Amino acid sequence: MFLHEERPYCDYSFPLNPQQSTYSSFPPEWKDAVLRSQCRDAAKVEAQGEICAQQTRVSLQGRELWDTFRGIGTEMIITKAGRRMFPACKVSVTGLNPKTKYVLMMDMVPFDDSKYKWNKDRWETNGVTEPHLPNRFFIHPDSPALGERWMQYPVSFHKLKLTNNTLNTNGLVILHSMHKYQPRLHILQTPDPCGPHSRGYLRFTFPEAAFIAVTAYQNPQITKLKIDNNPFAKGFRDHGLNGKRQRERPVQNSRKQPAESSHETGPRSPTAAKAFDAGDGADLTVSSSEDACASASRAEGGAGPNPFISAFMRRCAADTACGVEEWAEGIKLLSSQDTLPATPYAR
DNA sequence: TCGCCTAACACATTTGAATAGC
DNA sequence: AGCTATTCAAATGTGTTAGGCG
Repeated sequence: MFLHEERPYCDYSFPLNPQQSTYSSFPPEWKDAVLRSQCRDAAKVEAQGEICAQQTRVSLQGRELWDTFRGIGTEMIITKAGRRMFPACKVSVTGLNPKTKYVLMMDMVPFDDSKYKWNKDRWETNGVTEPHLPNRFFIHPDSPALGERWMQYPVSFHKLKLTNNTLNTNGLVILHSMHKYQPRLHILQTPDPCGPHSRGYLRFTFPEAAFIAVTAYQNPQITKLKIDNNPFAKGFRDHGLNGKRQRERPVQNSRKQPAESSHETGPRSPTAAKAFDAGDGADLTVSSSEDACASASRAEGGAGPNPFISAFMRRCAADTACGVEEWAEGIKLLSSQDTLPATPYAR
């Protein structure tokens, strides 16, 4: 069960004018990424449709935990079989038409042009990024659903999985290891046969949720933070001595020694704990942090610059008889294909 | 030798079916 | 008969670790 946070939203008030700067309120280090995203997204603007007729607002939940991770340098494990994100992306949406159906999707976009490497105790750039892989969208399993449903509770993308397996056909989001990414939310209005201009499309990126994809954690502080906050990793708390192997072999000389630093940063942060506890199924309120300012960038309204989405929406536009269910099914089929068109921002 | 990746592992949580009680 | 609560096993999600690979 999800509950709305009681704290004020970190509103991203998305102006209808797509050219208006939206990154001015971001921390300076995000500005480049947001600007690049907007440049990429500025490929074209088509009919914005009903979805833009209102002030659609999106806010990332669990900000304090995200901020804690970001302060250290968020890392996300990617595996061949797919690994969930922690923290998971969870957003509150307002300003949708309650009686209109929408599809919510999420994908990952490159944060910058760099490849990274872990050098002793910090991340350093390590050459230029590899070509971005074709977009894989994670379609929220509740899609399509009425706007009132999306606005009723925060929308969690906790089932989104990341992989480095480019051959996977299971709808996982494919990433390159040692590259930095940021989540991007897509809100697509489902077609309304009665309104030819009612197919809206909005995108929101979340620079504060940027992370480096890794196959093994590099920063022990991140490992500790994950262990302290992820219930599935509870077995590694208490200096990791819960594990059988650790009990049997207490001394390990490895770069991965999260237990050693388990007390260096003190007990579980109350704010981080609170943020986590407010996660899935917990009825707690996350208090607002002082710097919890706007962080998501709004991409332009209108049809997506991503050719996949553009082509799909054109197809729907041409086929007014396309029902909502067929439309959503089409998205799912397309997103599961191996060979999607290259994105306009592929490098 | 180094950096990165993979698979197996132990442990904890989540999920869902089966059962009991009202 | 239908609903709710409880129990329990299976499935799933974690980080750890050793070893492979280029």
